[in-house]
Amino acid sequence: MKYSPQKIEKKWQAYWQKNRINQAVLSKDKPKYYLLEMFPYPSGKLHMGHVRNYTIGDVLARFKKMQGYNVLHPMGYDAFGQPAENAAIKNKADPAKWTKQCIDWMREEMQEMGFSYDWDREVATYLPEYYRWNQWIFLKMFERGLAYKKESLVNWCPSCQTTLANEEVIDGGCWRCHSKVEQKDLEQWYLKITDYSERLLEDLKLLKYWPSRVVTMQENWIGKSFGVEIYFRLCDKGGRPTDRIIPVFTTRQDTIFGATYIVLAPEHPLIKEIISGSPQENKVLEFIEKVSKETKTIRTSADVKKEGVFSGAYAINPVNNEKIPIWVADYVLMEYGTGAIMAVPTHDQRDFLFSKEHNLPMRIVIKDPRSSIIDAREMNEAYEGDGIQVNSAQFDGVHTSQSKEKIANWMEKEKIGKKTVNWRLRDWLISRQRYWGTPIPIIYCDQCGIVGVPEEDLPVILPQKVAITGKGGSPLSKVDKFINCKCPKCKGKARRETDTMATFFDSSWYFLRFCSPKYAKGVFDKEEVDYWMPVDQYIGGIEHAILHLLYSRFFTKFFNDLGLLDFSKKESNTGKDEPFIRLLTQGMVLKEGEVMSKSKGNVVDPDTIIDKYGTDTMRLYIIFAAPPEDQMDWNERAIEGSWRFLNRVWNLVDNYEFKGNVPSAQEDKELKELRQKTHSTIKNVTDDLAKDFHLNTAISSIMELVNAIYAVLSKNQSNNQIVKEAVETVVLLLAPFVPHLSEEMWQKIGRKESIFKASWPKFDANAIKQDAITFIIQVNGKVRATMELPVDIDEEKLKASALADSNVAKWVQDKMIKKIIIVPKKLVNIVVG
RNA sequence: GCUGGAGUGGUGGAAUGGCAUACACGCCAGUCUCAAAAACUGGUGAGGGCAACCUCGUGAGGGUUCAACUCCCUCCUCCAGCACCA
Repeated sequence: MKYSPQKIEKKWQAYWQKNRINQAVLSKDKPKYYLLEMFPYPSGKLHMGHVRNYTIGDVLARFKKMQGYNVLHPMGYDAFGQPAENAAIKNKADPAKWTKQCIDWMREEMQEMGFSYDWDREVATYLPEYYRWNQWIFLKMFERGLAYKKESLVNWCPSCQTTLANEEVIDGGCWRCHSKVEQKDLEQWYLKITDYSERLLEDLKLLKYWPSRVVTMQENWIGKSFGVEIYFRLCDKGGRPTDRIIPVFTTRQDTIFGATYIVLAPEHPLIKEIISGSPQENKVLEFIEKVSKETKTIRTSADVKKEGVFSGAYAINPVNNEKIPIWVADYVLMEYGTGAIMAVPTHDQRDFLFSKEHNLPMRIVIKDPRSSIIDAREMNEAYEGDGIQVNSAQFDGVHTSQSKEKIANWMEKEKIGKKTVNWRLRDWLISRQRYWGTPIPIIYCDQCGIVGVPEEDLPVILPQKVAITGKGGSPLSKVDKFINCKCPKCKGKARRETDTMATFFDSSWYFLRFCSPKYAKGVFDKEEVDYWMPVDQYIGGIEHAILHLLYSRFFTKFFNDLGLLDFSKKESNTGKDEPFIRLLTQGMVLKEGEVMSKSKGNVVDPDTIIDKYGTDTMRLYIIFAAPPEDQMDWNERAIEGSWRFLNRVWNLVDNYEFKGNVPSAQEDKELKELRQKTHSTIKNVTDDLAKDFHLNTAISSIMELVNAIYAVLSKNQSNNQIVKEAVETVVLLLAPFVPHLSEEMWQKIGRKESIFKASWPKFDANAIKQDAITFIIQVNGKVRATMELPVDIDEEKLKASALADSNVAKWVQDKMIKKIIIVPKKLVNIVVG
């Protein structure tokens, strides 16, 4: 009978559905395993990236299930967001209907691929039963001051007509539509993720099973730096010192004696005061006006010339009482540190360029050990390395390695500075002027101010049939019925917040909701979360290395603070509130070295592959073609190899009968080797799946075993226990990869139950043991012979055998044997001189 | 610039101190066929040799070692993330 995947696959998909084979139920007598793939945005069609992500996950989920774990493997949809809204603008469609339709299509596709999801646990973030808990979480944060409103300059995407988080600005463009991002002054909702900076950084140490690059990326993003806040005194209009302080942050307090001017960010609040009435006033105002019009892209691109103006005011360098000018320049950022810096042109390249441009004074205070330059005028660039302090009063002669600490301590003692820690991480901007998102549950009352919606009034339902034009701010701001409401406190007339939440909010806790997706009494059922969490294995794209994973960690820590979860008693050893034990970031799927995209017209549609080869072949190929973490190139021809292999396996089961009641002659060398191969394959495949995600080499090993079975069969030894064991092993080992075909073959060889009720094979250590080993014989490190010898041969005999080989003898000849190195069970190296 | 990762046959890739190129794609030859496809069998890093074998070979150069794709140093190239963070 021919292998016809389409028939087989439909049949088993129906069987799994009917027998609820993938249902996960809390059960304390089995070890749990929570395997999660990042849930998709419901665009309506799966692309190869999804297929790869979910296939990798499915292989591991099915493997763990066969190993006897109670596996939770859920799927859902990150269903709010702009594509639905854009579709609504374009086609005048209803985003809810559009989204539901897309979800239905995607669910069907995923079922066609045979993924082992527990469909009873499906969640979709656009449903009120999900987003009410977004609102609940927001209110908990609001109560604790972690959600707050603030007017500030925000990133504004003119095309999407909405604000963007810093994290959503990529190379100065909108992360979604790539339009140039502008700056706009708006009142916005923020989450105070910065309160968690220290914990988010510290707990990265617990994530031993995360790829190091993801940990590093998060470390850099959080960006902790140690330094000193130094207090410069402001001078009055006549140039005399006052008691007003300008604090500046530096990590290079060792260069303070070389600070020859101060630079303020153009947005610095002090500027207006110090320039008023001075001759420079207009020039400075003009400059600030000019900078404010510039987008962040222009302002922060490294190759642009640094621009600035003198403010007319002066300050006092507290270490030497020098009067130094105060400048305003675009290269200083208001968001970082204090928005003011001390400029040390000799030891900071940016300051160096700026001072050359504007002819500002400079002085060397750190001596470059490899250079003889002592005059700053001779420098071609700033020296940013370590060295000996010069021109630094009592610190002259001290090396940077000690002076940093000494100067910091001295400043604290003199009360002219304070050791400070600075973070790069900013608070998270979450409000969006969009329709298709969770309404922020806030009410504005003229009497009571900003009031949270009471818990019992949740959810605040997103109104339907709203005109979505894509222009002029939030669509909700035009829905009077939605806006007008009563103040929960004073019952007077009030207005609702019309902004919605960024969708990253929705995805920051969905993994917790999966534990009890239908729970109505709270955000999640504590008992279920206590059992299933943390996620044992999380799989998704590297593009989420920072945002999604950082936000999820933040939310989990917040839930811990609320007393809703605590993982510290778990064996996972990832602390009390880290959500993901292991992380696998799968690589992208490319076509001829390029990203698949509609615009390039090189998209491979999974459906056409299924039509041609069936889903098992597609799954096998996508796993076999490259290691999961690497990018893989989709090769239309190479998939034939996977198809051919599955046919070979199918024919094996189809053409031969493996009754297994014919005992084998143990002394038969071929059969003995086959048994050895069978068991070493079990070991290899199990290790590859359990330890390092070497899924591609797991397949290679199984292919080798199949080749070995064919080799034995070609010698006409079809019907005996050893061959039967080998074939059964192949079927079992293939089950996680090609579940449909494996089920079919499992029945074919006489089994009645689902193969996923069978247990994963265990290898017999005795069977792997070899009597004889092929020893490598080297002379001076070069292979000159190989010889089959008993494993337990003693060293003298081994040496003698090696030297007896004619080719070895030729190379040793009459030369002096210096020594003979023996690596047990592997090789002999004869060193001659 | 900083941080992280990678560089191996014609191609995807394997080997983490011990036979470099497992497994697969492609290609070549053969079997079957009127023919083709499919399937099956064999071959396939480069160079030399009738052969046994020999030399070279994992981005470049150096080093450690009996032995290096693997460890160390210098450099080159590519990819990714961050980037005026004081």
